[in-house]
Amino acid sequence: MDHNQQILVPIPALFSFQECLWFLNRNYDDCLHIIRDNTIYKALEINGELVLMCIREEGSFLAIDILKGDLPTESKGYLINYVTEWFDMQRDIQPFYDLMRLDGRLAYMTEDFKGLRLIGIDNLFEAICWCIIGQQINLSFAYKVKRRLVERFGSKIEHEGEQFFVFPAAQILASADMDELKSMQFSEKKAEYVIGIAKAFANGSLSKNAIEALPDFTSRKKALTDHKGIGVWTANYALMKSLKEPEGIPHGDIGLLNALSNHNIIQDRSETPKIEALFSAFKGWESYLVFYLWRSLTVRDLS
DNA sequence: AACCAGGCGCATG
DNA sequence: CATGCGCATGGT
Repeated sequence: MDHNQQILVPIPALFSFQECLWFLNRNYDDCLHIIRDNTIYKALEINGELVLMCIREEGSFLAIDILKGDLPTESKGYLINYVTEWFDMQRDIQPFYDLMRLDGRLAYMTEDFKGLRLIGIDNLFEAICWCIIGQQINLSFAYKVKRRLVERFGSKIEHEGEQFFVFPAAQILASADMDELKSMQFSEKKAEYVIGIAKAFANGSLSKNAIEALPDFTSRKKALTDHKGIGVWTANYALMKSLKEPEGIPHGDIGLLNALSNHNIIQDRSETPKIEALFSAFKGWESYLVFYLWRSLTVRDLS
């Protein structure tokens, strides 16, 4: 019996697999997926089992294949949901496009980045760790540090001579050694933060379910920033990427400020009223606007 | 060598 | 609550 038959997910309007691929593959070395020949390869842990999947575009569908590991039929729905969430495929982004067209400085993005979706990070623990790693350092260095962490503590699945990693479980990082993290070029504080957050997830005092169950954005943000190492920027980023909160704006983000400056929306980073005015015009689509502005920071390679 | 990079916590007013 | 400052660590 074939447990691993291909899964097809219909592609919605205003969705471009190429744009999403481009984002995932930009000019950084992310250790949690590999992209080759317009196909994404990613390892997942489903019910304790490691699975390697690949995703490519086939006509009007995304086609998901399991290359290694067994996907029980009852987990098929989980996988479809995972991919749908990852690429934010269930959302109708037409209203966001209508708003962008109203702003002469941003309207070009509806064509240049057409179909780009807010790429998520399903695992909240992973999203927060990634933020902590990335705090106040440049992105290429951040990706290096993340790779060291994942290759040391994450589980892996091998396929045709390649290794595919899954982000380490909180239970594992909760007992990680400070000095070992520091040897991976975590700063003292960051090592402390990551282990602290890992302990919170491991003992259940912090979880995605618990955060999701909170009544509103403000209380979800508060529940996150109560933890050491999670500031305003990290909380908003995590809510934006993991919970797909529309209101998640990583205030103070250097990339966001640079993009706003590139679009002549602000002159310097202190002009918060202008920033607030822009985002209030994008009510309900704030995180999408941030994502598109980030997208504008990297020029596409035309070769 | 100085300044920057997808900040945070803590002490002040 | 807003502002200011020290901190930490590699890249350019």
